[in-house]
Amino acid sequence: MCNEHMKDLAEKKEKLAEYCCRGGRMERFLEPCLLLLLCQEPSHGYELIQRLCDFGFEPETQDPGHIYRHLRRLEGEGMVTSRWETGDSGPAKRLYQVTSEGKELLAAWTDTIQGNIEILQFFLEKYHRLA
Amino acid sequence: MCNEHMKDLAEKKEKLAEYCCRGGRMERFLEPCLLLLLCQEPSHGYELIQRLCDFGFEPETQDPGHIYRHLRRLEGEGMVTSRWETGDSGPAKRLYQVTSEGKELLAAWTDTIQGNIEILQFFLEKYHRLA
DNA sequence: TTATACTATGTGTATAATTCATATATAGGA
DNA sequence: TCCTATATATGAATTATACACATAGTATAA
Repeated sequence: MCNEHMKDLAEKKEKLAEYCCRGGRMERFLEPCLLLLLCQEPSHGYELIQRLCDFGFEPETQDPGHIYRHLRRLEGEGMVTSRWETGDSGPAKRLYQVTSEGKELLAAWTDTIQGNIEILQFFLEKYHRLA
Repeated sequence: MCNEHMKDLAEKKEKLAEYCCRGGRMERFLEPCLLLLLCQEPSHGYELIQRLCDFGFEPETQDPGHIYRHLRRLEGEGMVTSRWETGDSGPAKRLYQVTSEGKELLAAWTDTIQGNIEILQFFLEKYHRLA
């Protein structure tokens, strides 16, 4: 009976997590993460997918198509540049590098992110003040 | 010349803000905000739009249609209930009230939000560690 | 009594974002 | 040869968001 109860609780929590843990400021957060990773060092899509786990994105839960399209969009907007690298083993890589405009965008993102932290903290304070 | 330069800077900043300040974890944040406001006290859509400014949403920049549809969706999912209130002056209001399921959802949201604060803080640390 | 503004709730449609499935190709090892 | 890992990409479906507009009751000032 207790096990039954525990199982119900676990299921409920999982259901709610599935319901609410998508988003809440995660989607577009991908963009500043990619920019920051590229500021650390030039990289290619497949590697960036691995490195994104630094920011709480699980590599296996991600859609490569999403990442690649994101990178091509950033390139189209002049935030990064790319070149093919065929030197070493394995298939050719499209190596991305951040531009000065991309660095400015990242700086602007940090302001936004700082502001969002404050908003979220304020939210939690409000929540904990509930009777 | 200096004014010219300042103007350029202001324009650039505005352009970047327009580019990056949308999202970055704001969209779905609307949901927990509505739930929290309804936990504070039952309310209706039009009033909620006003009260959302508590969370950094400017009332005049918001899409009423978005809010109303959000509320109807939450109702469809059993997170809130509604009833028409025609008593006092002005047109009838659809008064929303949060359910126990909605309260559980809000609690789950606060876990997510706490986690997101940590992720965002970690991001800023990483940014400031850049050479 | 008319015009105007404010309160209040919605729908229709277009665009953007996201997800899921799939295609392509190179290289290494069993 | 077949399987796996690396690597990039497209197509289609679904979902989310934005923008415009429709409807209607009430108050108030001209």
